[in-house]
Amino acid sequence: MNIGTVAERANLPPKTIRYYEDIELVKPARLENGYRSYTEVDMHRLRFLQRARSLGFTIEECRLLLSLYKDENRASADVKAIALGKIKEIDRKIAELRSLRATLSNLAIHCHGDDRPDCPIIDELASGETFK
Amino acid sequence: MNIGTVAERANLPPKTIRYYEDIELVKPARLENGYRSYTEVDMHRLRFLQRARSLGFTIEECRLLLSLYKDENRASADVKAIALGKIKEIDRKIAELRSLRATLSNLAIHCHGDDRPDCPIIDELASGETFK
DNA sequence: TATTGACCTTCCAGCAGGTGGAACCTCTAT
DNA sequence: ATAGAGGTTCCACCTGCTGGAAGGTCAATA
Repeated sequence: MNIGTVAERANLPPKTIRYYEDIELVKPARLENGYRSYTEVDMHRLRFLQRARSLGFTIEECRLLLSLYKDENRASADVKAIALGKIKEIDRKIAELRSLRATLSNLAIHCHGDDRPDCPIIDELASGETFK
Repeated sequence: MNIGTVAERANLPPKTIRYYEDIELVKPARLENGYRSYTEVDMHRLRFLQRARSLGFTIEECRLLLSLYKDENRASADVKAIALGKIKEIDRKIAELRSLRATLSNLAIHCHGDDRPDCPIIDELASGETFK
């Protein structure tokens, strides 16, 4: 398969696939004309990467997952630990965003939002004190 | 004030403050010895930046907010609109993270997590089918 | 057969928003 | 005098791609 075909099937831009080759995540063969040639196994890895990336795993985590993937003797516990770690991370991010949201909406509520120059949002950003 | 002092007072690393100068957000004077010299006004801007960045505003948004800040004739509506836009953005991010979290925890639940090589997480990443 | 257009190749640069390090200068206290 | 804590510049690197230029290749059509 050429890169365009796998790109479509894996739902990844060709540029990204070339980049994944650059960082040695996928190693396609080459045809006589220099074109990359992908097998079904490569295809699998790319789809795996696409899924894992879209689930928020970093490239390095993907590398690890791929090595567990190809290791027939991996313990499922190892994989589960990675997934659970990721969930914790997501929880932290959500909490952070919520507190951020709370602060901002507090600011917005206190801002009359008309054409007067007086603006509590600006005032607060300048003073560093949060509305209660 | 030297950079170290403002760094501490604004709660920003000196490196970041120099970077902000590079991108022309803050323009400190220079002493004879070449050291950067910050006024209280610079200090204010840096604190403003620190707050706004930690609230998730991009550098360009900060630039905009700073220009509204120094514009005594700004309309508070303009600032409010920026804040409300940011809140929407945060809501989108939270929703995305939640769906991501749901998928991952679904995967983790189905994984027995012992030392057997069989692992539904890996299987799912490979197949692209989500557990229900 | 010539040519068009889609596809492929490489390489280089850039995005955000900094961070790390090297090599050097300057100030202050002992 | 010297050590150590600050300051300076510059350049490279981080993540995860993405855009573009300059060119080679392939399949179909006029």
